[in-house]
Amino acid sequence: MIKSEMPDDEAQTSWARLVRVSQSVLASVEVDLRREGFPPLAQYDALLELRRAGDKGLRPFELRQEMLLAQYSVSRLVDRLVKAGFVDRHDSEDDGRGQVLKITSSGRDLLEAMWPIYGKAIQNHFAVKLSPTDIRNLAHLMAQLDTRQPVK
Amino acid sequence: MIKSEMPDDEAQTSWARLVRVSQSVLASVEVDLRREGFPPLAQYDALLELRRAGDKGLRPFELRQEMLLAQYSVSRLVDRLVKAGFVDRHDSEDDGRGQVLKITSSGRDLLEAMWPIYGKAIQNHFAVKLSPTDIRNLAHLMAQLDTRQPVK
DNA sequence: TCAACATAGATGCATCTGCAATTATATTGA
DNA sequence: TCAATATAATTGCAGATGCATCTATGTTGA
Repeated sequence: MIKSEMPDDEAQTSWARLVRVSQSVLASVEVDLRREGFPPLAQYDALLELRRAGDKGLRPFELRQEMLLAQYSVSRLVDRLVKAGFVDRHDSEDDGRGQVLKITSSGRDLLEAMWPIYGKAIQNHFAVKLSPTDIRNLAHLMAQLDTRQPVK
Repeated sequence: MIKSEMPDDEAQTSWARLVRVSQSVLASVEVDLRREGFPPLAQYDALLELRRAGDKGLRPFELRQEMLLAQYSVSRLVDRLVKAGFVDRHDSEDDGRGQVLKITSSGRDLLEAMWPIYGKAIQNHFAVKLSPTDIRNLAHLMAQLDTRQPVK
């Protein structure tokens, strides 16, 4: 309960930069995607997870855990994906409360269409500014920060 | 124009983690602040910059450059701060198009009231998960990513 | 077995955000 | 000097987000 609980200057600087820079870089990537008429990154990410999950699909709460999003965010994200035809949603047979989500072929098409633009954006706004070692270190640092306890 | 422009697997992983984890950690911190009835982090950040700027204040576009935000985001952020009485806004004498922003004493009070909660949140969701070396490395990596070319 | 509690998911409402367009002043160059 | 262009900042509108709450099903233990 003493000041040992407070972050020191180094931690404050590091934190402030993480917040600003990651948000700024992310915004740049989103702009590149939008300029080409593509949906936001979150949709791409969700579709990626669903493609990865294969035939058995994913439950919305599993998607939520993977994406570290709030429950209502996933609910609405999935709504949009279903409405756009990129995802199939049907009731779970094991769990009466739940659903199962699967990517459609149209969803797969979107992933393929977006990747050239998205990959280029990652390259331009992110990868090109870091050495291979930096990139690996950053991945490691993020893994340490990830305690997999999504908000709410 | 060949595939050298595309990020490799390491870069993709690193990027994906950066996006998800930084957003997730940030959300956790925001939740802590809201739970105590405080305004969002962006307001705190803006006030910090204005306090740092001292008596001469800051122009909105300078604030924008510091915070790496879009222009309209700053415009509205400042609106809220002014309306809440945390910031004074008056026309610039040098530049007829512009304004000068200064933190009020009420704004300073907010910073002081928020810091115990905010600092603790940074500590709990961020600093505690990283070693001092990690923290320094992360700060350095973020500085490399920061080319200070705000979106739009 | 059934009341208490936990989990899955959706949604109304207020707020916030992004985009594009707008107003207004400043700067530049033929 | 003044038309063309650039910069500072705001705003209408549509869509996205956060919070709290709600419905429905599942699980647990006396």
